[in-house]
Amino acid sequence: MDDVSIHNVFRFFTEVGIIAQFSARLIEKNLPERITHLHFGLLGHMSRRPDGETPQQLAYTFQVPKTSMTHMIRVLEAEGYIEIVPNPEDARSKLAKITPKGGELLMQAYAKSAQDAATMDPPLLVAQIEQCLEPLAQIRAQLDAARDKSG
Amino acid sequence: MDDVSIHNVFRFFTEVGIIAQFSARLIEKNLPERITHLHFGLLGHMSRRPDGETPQQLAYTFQVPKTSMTHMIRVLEAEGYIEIVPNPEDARSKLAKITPKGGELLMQAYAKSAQDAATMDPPLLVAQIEQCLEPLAQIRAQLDAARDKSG
DNA sequence: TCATGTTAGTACGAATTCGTATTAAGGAGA
DNA sequence: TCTCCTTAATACGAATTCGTACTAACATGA
Repeated sequence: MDDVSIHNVFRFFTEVGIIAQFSARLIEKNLPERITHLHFGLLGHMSRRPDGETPQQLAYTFQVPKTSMTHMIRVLEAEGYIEIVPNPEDARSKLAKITPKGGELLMQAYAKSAQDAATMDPPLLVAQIEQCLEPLAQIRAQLDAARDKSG
Repeated sequence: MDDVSIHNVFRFFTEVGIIAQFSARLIEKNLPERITHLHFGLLGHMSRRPDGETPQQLAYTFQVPKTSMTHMIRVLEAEGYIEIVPNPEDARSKLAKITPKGGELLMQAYAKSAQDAATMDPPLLVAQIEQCLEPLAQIRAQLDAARDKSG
């Protein structure tokens, strides 16, 4: 890969890092104390899996260490946004499921953040965002594949 | 903003968040213990400002709390990657400047990460990355402007 | 079956993040 | 100059992250 491409890749990562930081703030502004954008992501993920998922699966999906996931799950459970039940298929394991209160939080935070995004000044550049969506999804998929191959 | 657009904005943030996490890992794999991608960003920033910058300025630029910046700067200084000198224009303040050792680290980490990026399997989608670069820069600039306006 | 290796989750501790309160210095007005 | 307000940085402590080591449960195979 030539120097110009490499430079562009780093610029890309820089822009993406800044935007990610901003979006984390946008959502966390509408979440309670102690609940972060990662918790929000967890709740969204669980809302699509009513049977629950194991901490292990969640740690892999969100690419955080197992011990970090243990802690995040505890916070969510302590606040009543999820419940943790034994895994009927493996006595070592557990299943984390979203509760109605967790679903409530998810909806509320989503709605408020959507409102914030929609009323931003200057307004969000939706055309550019939609223009990036497919390429970004491809890039992400490629990174996932590279990670799975090399660890 | 209609529901489809809002949904796309959230999808965009999700993709961006995952890619940012990945790029942080890519760079941190080539940094010493205790040095994170944020430190790397700090060094890169300082390398373009040989006169140094105050912790305050750095905290604003990188959008982290002042106290977090104090800590990051201490780590970099303890490892010899930056030096902290009094600010001749304000006795309350300080200037953080990159050292030759810091410049060395910056170059090495950049080179190794560039190598990793170039040899990824499957290969990085450079075309898509370059296609996103300008829209992302615009989106980021818009977010910066929105932040400056509302706090 | 039982010995052995593997896996899920956690206890623990060091390091980091960051909110609150404090200290020291700058600046503006009487 | 002398208050009084603001600002730069940090001390401190609570919460979070995550690496290492551990326990309990599964799985394999002789």
